Amino acid sequence: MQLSQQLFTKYSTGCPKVAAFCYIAAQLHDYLGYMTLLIRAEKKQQTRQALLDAALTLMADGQGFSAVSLREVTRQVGIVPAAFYRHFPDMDALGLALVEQVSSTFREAIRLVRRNELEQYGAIHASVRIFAEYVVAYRQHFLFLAREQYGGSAAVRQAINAMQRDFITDLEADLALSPRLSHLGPEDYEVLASLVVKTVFTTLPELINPHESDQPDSRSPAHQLEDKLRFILIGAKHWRGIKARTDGD
Amino acid sequence: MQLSQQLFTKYSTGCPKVAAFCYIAAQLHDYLGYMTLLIRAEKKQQTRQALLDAALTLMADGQGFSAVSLREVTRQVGIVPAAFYRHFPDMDALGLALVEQVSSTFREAIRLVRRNELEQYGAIHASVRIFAEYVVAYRQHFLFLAREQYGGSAAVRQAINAMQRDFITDLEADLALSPRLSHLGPEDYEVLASLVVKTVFTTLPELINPHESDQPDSRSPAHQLEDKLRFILIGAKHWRGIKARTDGD
DNA sequence: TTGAGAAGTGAACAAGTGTTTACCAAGATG
DNA sequence: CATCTTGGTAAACACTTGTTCACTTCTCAA
Repeated sequence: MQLSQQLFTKYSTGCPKVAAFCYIAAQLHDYLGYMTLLIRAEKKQQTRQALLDAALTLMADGQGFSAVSLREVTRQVGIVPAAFYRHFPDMDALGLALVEQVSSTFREAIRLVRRNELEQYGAIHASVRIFAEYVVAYRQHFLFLAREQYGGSAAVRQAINAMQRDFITDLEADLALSPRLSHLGPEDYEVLASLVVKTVFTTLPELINPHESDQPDSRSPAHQLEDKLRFILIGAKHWRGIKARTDGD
Repeated sequence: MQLSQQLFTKYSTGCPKVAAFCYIAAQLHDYLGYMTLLIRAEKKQQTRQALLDAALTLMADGQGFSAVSLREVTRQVGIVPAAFYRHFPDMDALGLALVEQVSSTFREAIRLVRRNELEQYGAIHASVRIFAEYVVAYRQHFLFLAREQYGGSAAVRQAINAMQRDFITDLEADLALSPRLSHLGPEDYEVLASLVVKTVFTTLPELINPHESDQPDSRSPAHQLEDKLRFILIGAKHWRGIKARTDGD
């Protein structure tokens, strides 16, 4: 809570009584969190964020995002239902804001992984480990992605699909730079990138709840994801071009 | 409607007036569908099926299964809400029945595809084409699978996951019989089967709505699925065993 | 033929929902 | 200082939801 410190030093210069009061107020601010002594814009954005977080939490232990009601969200935040409309016109709008936010944490995860040269087979292990750790750290965000990519509100679904396509395009460009895959054609890159991204997306639920879909004798979800990516990349390495093959059919 | 014929021949022997009436009644039965002249068990099962179909339809152009209300379903079928409880104790129970039904049409699709020797690379094209046609023919069923595999009711989700695991186990056994893949270990089969099944599952929405997530310049969803499976199987063919590789990390 | 049982009815119940309206207190601005 | 702006309040609105209960029919079997 550096804001309280800032307010404290700002207003406490001069009269010692004011200083004392400001100190107490700052403590109170620290205690109450966000309710007191905030400039309006800050406070508004904080309520907005609280709404987003509440929706995420309610969705996590519920029936999915479209089953979360406007009133539930406001109740969790501690404001009256009508106040919701000061921030979003709709629950769909909140959902879209959520997609935007979640997609940025996903991007951060990718940025972390990119340091480990995806092209090299040996790096898959480290990359998957990093990614899996990030997923459990932000499990609500990735749970939202996994659940709402198909089911639920059409607007949210399309937004997630668009985000997914962005990732595929990025990865496509990335794969095209790899010398190991220089024998592939442009369409091959697209299909390969799509396969990798969708494989990662389908593994999200298992990475989040390792226990839910457990066969006790099988490898951990992260290990399985590693192997899957290896299968795919080995296939890409030995890919001889689809033209010759489809002509043969 | 062979039932009407059956009833006609059963009751119309003797008096010609009765025969004439029975004929009209049989015609009426054919016209009204299921409302008239049905023995109880048959009629009950028909209402039950109507409830299942209604739920499927409402979910298809809506927010997913968990957003379909009990009252909506009964309204669509044309019965009163209370009558729902004569067939299912719950909407969740209806969902589970739906999973069972849908999973059997999925099994039928697999049965059709199995005739085309999945092991051989050349057969992928034909197999995918058959599967894709089956998917559009039963689009509501596969839409249900695609949407509810993650989001929505926990019971339905777990049922679909269990079904998916059955498919994976089956395919695992199938792959183990292929001479082309005899160099793989038992864990490899599991991972490979999981990768194939999940790849097919993720492609379902695109196979159903080929327009929705369209990049105009890219290949058709069915073609993409073909190529993805080729990537995977080529990777499996050149797989040298994970032990050596993971030890190297 | 009569009586049990079950599918479907109709009305009522308490909750919960999204949205609107007038209002208030307090930060921002002149 | 006064004034506008704005995040939040309180109450009401018209609905929809799941569930219950006593009821009517009508089948099926004894």
